[in-house]
Amino acid sequence: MLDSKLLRADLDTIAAKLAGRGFKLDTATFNALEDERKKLQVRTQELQSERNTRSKSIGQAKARGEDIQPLLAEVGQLGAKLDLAKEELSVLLAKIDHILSAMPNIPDASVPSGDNEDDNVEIRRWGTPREFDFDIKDHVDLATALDKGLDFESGAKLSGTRFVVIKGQMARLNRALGQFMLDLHTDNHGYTEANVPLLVNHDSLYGTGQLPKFSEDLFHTDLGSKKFSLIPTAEVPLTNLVRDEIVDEAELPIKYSALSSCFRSEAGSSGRDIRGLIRQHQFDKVELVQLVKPETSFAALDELTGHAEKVLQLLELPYRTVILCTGDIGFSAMKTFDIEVWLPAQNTYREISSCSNMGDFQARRMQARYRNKATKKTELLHTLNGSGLAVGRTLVAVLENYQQADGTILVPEVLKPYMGGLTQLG
RNA sequence: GGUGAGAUGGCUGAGUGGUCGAAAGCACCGGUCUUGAAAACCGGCAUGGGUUUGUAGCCCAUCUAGAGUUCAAAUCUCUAUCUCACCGCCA
Repeated sequence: MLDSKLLRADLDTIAAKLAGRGFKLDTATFNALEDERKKLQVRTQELQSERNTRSKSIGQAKARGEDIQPLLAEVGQLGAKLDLAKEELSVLLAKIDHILSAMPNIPDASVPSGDNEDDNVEIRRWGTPREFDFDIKDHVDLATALDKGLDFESGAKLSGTRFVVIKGQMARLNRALGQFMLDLHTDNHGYTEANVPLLVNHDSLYGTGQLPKFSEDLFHTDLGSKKFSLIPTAEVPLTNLVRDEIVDEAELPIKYSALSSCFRSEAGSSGRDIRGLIRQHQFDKVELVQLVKPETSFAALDELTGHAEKVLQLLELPYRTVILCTGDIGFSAMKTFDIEVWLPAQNTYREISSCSNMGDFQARRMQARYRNKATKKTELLHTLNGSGLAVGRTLVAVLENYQQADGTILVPEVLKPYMGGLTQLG
């Protein structure tokens, strides 16, 4: 959510910035609604004020033992007018709020402008893709050959398309990856481990920006009065930990990490990435979340991105980091770095992490604040998150990059402590 | 699932339908005192919004949330949510 005060003050500038990321803001409509709001709100508050004053004088008259009947008659009509004005105002405010809550964040000035992912800018590369002297296989063929370690048929039988059963050594490797990542972030990067609910309420989803606009990307449950949704990322529960909180400045930055399953309906991507583990309805991910003071958030983004990259460095998987352009950046983000891992079978880099600074966008929705010691005021936090990393896609990367001519897979050095003596799959 | 008790500011905790945005204490901030600190004493201290050049003033809202009764609701009624206790069920 953008700052409505800022919107009123500088609508055209903001509209121009949002246009750069492909969002059209109808400024004429917005201005008209805003003018009406101002009039209505002032009038409503005046009526309210008058009624309060009169009610108070009735109380005083009664205390003095005077006859209050004439006073009651006077206030009667006032109440009706007030109710009407309140009703009108709430309808109007709901309308404005609807527009506001569907508006994306403003990209930071350092974000390159562009229309889509083709305009993203590579900012660094790490590692050198390995040369293979044999015909390489993709992760599906590799895993299938290894005792059907990735069992897509069973996934389809149990649940449907985009579900998988991971078995045997492959399951062990998957678990090792998650454990390794979580240990790295908690032991070395200063994050507090959290085990979070996978089902969350709508308030939480609104807080991080999934609702109301992206409802169709989620899986929803509906048990009578209880409405939950499966989390699309642990960013939702982790970030919402500070919803409606005023935290002490001394506690900042707050850093959380969680290994969780994530659930996405992939509503808009039928036909895309159908093969393999790349795009599933359910996958594991280690998430990094930071809650920081506003002036430190961009430095925190660099730090957090570094934490995610460290995972790939330790796994010795080549990657590159790109900065998303204005046309490709996510709804709630001011600035985003994507980390893309090298996948030999696709002969390309594929997204494995997305690290974003949301500024105060989510914090405003959540009313997540801290007390500024210098100004003594409460101020909105800045929130950041990033994958550190998506476990399924990392599994793909390990399989494809560590494959041998005979179809076996070498276990990366850093994972060996987690593999119970196994140094090679197959 | 059943029964009962609750939900008040950063925290604890008062609050007969009418100057209650809310006592008191703690925490916090400032001051006096002190070589310094503590203690003591004095003072300050909620949030969101509107109006406005204004971090001034004035106004509105907020005592879990939503409806309702009333001229007037923290206070009365209903519903929901959550918390606690006991019973039942359960990994």
